[in-house]
Amino acid sequence: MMNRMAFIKFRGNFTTNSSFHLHSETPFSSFHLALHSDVSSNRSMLHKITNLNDALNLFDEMSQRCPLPSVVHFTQLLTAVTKIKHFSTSLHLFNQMCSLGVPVNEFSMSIAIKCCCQLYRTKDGFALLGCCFRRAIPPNVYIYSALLDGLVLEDKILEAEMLFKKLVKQKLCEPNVVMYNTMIKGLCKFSNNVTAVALLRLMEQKNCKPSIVTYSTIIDSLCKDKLIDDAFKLFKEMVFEKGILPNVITYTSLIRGLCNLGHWDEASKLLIEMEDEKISPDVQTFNVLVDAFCKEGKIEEAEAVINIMIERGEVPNIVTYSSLIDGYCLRGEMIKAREIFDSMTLRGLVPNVVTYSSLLNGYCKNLNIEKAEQMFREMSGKGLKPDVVTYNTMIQGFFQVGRCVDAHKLFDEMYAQGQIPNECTYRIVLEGLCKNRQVEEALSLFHLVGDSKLNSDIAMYNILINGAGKYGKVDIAKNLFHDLIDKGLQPDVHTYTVMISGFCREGVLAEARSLFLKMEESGCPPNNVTYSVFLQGCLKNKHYDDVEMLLQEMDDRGYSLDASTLSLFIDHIAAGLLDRSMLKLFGKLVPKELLNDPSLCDWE
DNA sequence: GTAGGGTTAG
Repeated sequence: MMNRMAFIKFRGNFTTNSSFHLHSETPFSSFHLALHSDVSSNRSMLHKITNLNDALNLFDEMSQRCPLPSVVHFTQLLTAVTKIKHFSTSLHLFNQMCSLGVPVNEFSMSIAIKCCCQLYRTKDGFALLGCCFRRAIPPNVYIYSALLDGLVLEDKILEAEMLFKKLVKQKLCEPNVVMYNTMIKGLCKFSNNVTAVALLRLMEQKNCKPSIVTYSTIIDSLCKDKLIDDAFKLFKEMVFEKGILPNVITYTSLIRGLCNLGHWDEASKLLIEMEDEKISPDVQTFNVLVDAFCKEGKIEEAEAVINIMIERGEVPNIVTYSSLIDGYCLRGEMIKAREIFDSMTLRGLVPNVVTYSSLLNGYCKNLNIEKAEQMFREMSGKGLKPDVVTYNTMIQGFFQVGRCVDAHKLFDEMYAQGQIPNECTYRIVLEGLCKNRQVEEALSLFHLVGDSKLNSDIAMYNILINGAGKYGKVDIAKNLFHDLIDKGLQPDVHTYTVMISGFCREGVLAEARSLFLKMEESGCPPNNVTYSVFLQGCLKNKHYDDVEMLLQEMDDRGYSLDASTLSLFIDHIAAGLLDRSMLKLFGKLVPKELLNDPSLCDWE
């Protein structure tokens, strides 16, 4: 049985908040070479450091010793503080060390740089790199890797690539496996799997052996992009060609990939395989299963997994319960969802922004906006700052119940609170305005924002065209359609479908028909939704010429009729408007589930 | 007797 690493919880509120500065005047004394006599006790204390106070007390005690402990000991302390992720404290202590006159070397420097970078202050990290040069501390691969990691963390992938290439070209340092892994992680973050694999090949070429981390990073990324076959190809290469044994992380990524694709059997096979290999699933592995079951609405299975997990000595965490809350919300069982939420506190788990937003989302989706507002206030009361997702959820909730003014207010508040609206926000607002018959408002917002990314997103056009078409503003829809073509955007199957839907609603079947025919030649063939929309348009407008041909085409393409189109057909046949000979075609076009639908049984 | 890398939730 493998020993589980204890997860250390960080709940301290301690932040130094002081911006970093290295006093260039600080004399770096070289007179502290003497090791303190009590080295071993110092080391044993360091092992025990799991909270900030211990670290700060030790630092205090160390800085009062005479002579001062060596830079090695101070570095050990910095490492301990950094390991518990108190980066700003670690940085503060580094500053103190400098003030005390402890000489800085590449070890302490790399920690300080790492801390800057992890605090999203990579710029300060580079400032410290400048200090390295001035202090004649030669930057090494540790320092450059920390900086590269910072750029990746801040999504500055181009700068990361530039730095990496510069280091290689100018031979500033020889990348090692960690540095390659960091660069690969960055590429994977942007789904650039092809380049990531290319870099893996380059490592091999340069005799830098890829590690389990290298393979796991790329495998995980492939899984996230649903490229499960490629992921397994790489997995097999790792195991059979490189002789690298997979670990719990590798297996968890693959299991998640399989679950997300609904390949349950294969996921369970892999779970058995890892057990055979004596690798125990951990909390995260179990959470993947819980989450996958919950997303499918299979709460009973999810709860069974949680029970197994508890039997195995794993403790469900905030992620486990958040998934469960989502599952209950999805099924509309809000009382159960709330119960789970409350039980978390009893288990000593503190709900965070994600947990609150989950429940809030559940209330919104189940149209209990008052309860959602209550959650929104409650979280602020608990000192949790609503983030973009929370605001998006709440705004969508307001629009859903027609409270446009409140949605608008919240949109403004979001700005005021420093939460920058994202693409999702705009989608929600445009859709919300359209659904509440404020197409012109949506349109003016769309033009007002003037965000080039937003304004050249076909999905945004689809929302507006759909909104315009639905409420009898076909002219606006037509203008938008021309507008996007002029911009060089490619209409997709949704664009065509919403346009056709708009034309049908207006009764301009000729225009609908010509657009429908244009789809095929534009290399964007209609899907079954397009067929349904157009067929319904034909029926409602008593335009029966194309109907049989359309049904035949659907059959040829292997599409089937949805319930609403089918029932419209039945009405038309019952009213004697359509030839009964078409019934034959339905036999092929109606999915089996619908044939068993009692409401549709009286059509013969 | 000092520093770095990979997996979870809305």
